[in-house]
Amino acid sequence: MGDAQPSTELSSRYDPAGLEQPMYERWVDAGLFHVPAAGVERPWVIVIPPPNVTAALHMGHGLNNTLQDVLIRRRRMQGYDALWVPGTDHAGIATQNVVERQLRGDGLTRFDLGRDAFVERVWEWVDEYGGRIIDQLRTIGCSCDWERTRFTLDEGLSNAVREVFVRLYEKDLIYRGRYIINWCPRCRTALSNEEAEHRDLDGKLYRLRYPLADGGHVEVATTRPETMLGDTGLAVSPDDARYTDLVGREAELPLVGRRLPIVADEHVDPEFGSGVVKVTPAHDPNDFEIGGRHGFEALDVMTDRGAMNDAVPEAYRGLDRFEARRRVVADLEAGGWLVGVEDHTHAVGRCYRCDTVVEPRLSLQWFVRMKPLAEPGLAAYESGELRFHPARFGRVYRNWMENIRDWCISRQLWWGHRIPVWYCDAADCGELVVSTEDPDDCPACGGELRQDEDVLDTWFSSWLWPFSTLGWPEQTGDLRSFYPTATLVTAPEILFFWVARMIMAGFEFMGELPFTDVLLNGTVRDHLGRRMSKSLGNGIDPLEVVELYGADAMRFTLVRGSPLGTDIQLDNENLEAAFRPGRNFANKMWNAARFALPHARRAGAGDVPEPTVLADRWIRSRLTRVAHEMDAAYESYRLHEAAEAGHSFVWGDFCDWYLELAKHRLTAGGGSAREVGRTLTVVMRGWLSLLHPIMPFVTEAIAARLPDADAAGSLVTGPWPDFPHDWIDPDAEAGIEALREFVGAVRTLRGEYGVAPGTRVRVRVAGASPALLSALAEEEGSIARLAGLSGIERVAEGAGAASTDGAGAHAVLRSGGELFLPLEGVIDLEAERRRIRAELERTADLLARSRGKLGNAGFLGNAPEEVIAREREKVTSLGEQRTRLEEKLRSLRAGV
RNA sequence: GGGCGAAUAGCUCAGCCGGUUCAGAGCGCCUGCCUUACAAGCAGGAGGUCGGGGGUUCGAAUCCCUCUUCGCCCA
Repeated sequence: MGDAQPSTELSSRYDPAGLEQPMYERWVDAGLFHVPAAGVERPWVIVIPPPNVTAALHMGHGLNNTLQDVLIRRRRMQGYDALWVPGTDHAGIATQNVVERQLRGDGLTRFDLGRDAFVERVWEWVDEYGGRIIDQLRTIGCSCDWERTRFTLDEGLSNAVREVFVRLYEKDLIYRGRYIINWCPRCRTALSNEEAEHRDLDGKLYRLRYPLADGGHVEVATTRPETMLGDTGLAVSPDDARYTDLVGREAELPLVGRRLPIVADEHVDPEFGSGVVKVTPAHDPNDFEIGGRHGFEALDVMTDRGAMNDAVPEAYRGLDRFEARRRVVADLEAGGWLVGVEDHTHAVGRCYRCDTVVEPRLSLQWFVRMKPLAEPGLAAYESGELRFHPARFGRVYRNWMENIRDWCISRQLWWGHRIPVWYCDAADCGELVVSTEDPDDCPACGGELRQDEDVLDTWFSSWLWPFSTLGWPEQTGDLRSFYPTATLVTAPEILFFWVARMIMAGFEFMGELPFTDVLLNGTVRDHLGRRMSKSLGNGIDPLEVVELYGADAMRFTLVRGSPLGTDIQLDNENLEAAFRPGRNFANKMWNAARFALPHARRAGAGDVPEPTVLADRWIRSRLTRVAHEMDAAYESYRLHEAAEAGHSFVWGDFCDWYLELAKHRLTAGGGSAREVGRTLTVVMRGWLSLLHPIMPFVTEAIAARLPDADAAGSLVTGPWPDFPHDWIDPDAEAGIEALREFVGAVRTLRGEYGVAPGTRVRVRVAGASPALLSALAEEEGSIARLAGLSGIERVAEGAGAASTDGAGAHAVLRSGGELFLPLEGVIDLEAERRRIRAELERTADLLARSRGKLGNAGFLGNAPEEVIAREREKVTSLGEQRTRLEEKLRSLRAGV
């Protein structure tokens, strides 16, 4: 199941473009991502956050779906029935806008076509261009079960919507009412509170003077003077001593002449403006409530396009609301009613689809009563059953759920689920039918029925996604096998829109949470930290990245660069720089494999005997540790740590040290080379598996060429590595650690004294630790090669100082012992003294710090035993190092 | 106005339920290398009083308070 010709050698150049897509096709053809509902024992399910049908893949999708794929691939490898349900969302407003724009090109509006023809037209568009994004997900390697691809307007999901509407209506959790909603005058539809985005705007605060009917006047302040045409009252705070005598009197509305009763209302903030507020019940939610409490008329003064209607004086009729504002202000000023204008910053709501300033508007709409639905969702969070990652989003969720408001679900659009409500128009009947099935005629009077013209908010279908995609309301096998899902991965901006509502729907219709864990991924930003957007043109096209550097490179870069909930910055002007980490890592793996595979294959696939060689024991031990580390990181959703740990192991341990140490044994051939080959197979299969969820393609390509490939099959289906704990070998780790320190020390000295790379030098070691001695015994050849040595001379402890005196470079090892590089003629004694003095100073500082701690009764009394023990060891080791350095310095002073 | 968060190396960020020779990674930078997998590489190196101040503690990048600056969400 690897790539096309798994038995051949890897090409000398890492070429992801040639290998990824064919491999993906083979995975799909083999059905590796498909999970049949029958016989499911260990389900682990993710539902995709359905992208808009109109969407094209951008980096935000790239990140979000990569994370989901990492999670699902690991579970699949672990042997779960790992199902990832893909699909798209019909996106009412967005999709309708796209097609309307297209019509406009032909000089048409949707009204020219009529409803049925228009909807037909949208379907044509969707069939032709919609859902492109789903195919694009294949390019980045997403292992969705494509046989289960869903669309929110599919028949089954549409049935679910109707079923839900009817059930909630029957429970009195859906109602129809006339309230202030957010109205988009461009889209000409109601929006939910969540769909109106508030942004601060530099506006003006107009202070107006209204005459009192019985003489005098009052001052009111407003940011939207045009709404004064709809004023039907004034209000003051009941606690405001300044205005107690106003209550019960009347003002006269300038420009209109209407009488405005003045009332006292709790809601009025005496600190704002003059403390007197004008009340426009039809155009402000607070005013609506105040007006309701005092019986003020709610006078709608605008049309659905945001122009002034016939309820206002003739001079303003037909004016757009912003033009009306200018005219009203001018007329007020002319009439002496304008007291002043100040700069004033205030938040203005805008349509989240077209950015038009939203008009709060009184209108008859359908709503969902949210409070009862929110309760179980809130309780599930409080009890810990529902978890957010990172956890802070739980507090955001709680805050919203506790202050939840009813949800306006009707939309004055044509594209979407039509509201399943029918009205009887027969005189004196007034019957209203709410039904999952289309009724024929009025059950009360037999008269003709008329279906509600409106459609439902898109989110009214997507909140059902975790179970509607599995067949609900039918009791399907899928539903039984796969609900509830496990983890949801999405972006924080739809926490309320979607996540919270799915939780409510899960409890209400399935009786339990739709998922237990919610991961919120960060936002992808450009090199200036700006959100990537179409309008800024600063986006990065994932497909371009895949083409240039491969899906693996993109995935690794995203996973590694983006801890949960943290935004990631990518350089959109230099793609190579942005995706270098991933590309370089994939290339590194490729080349390591190119070197290692022939040796592994030569050794064959047989049983692996217990390793006897230090390096083999060490790499197995390190692999075991990193496997535990990565597994724990994956398990707790710290995917960036898993990526980092894998990267650091493969590059820093396996390539830099194990392969280098293996080289001399491989050239020697024979049994030792065979042991290396077998170890290579085990270790590579290990890290290839561990990294496969993040970089599925390159790992699979390499694994397919391991000598045990036929038996092991595809990495896609596992198994997930689980190494025995006794592979951890502290002695071997200490040995290689000492070896690395030794080689490093020699290299540093060579560097500092400018020893030419080709020049081989002798080194003398005194007082070597047991760990170093064993490493020297086993790996002398490799050490000499890695450090550029012509020979290593071992000197007994006692002879230490004296035997390493003289013109040369010195280093004291942390692992114990010291080394001496005779550099007759090269060495600068003064420089060497300076170096050692600096080292001595550093050592002495550390020693003083540790001694200080141990001399502190508070430390000894409070610190854990192991911390104290570690401090004691440090004192011993640092003391020895210091002594050696001092002796060294003394001998250098003594002169040579 | 309410809520949530961030500030650590030139850049992007880890670390932060206190204690590993704790100050790290990648990129960038400097020096030297085409060393028989990889120049998309190898070896070495420079660079930060962990935003300011205060506190808790035997011990603070990590916990608390405060200030400054910058984000996001909700009204």
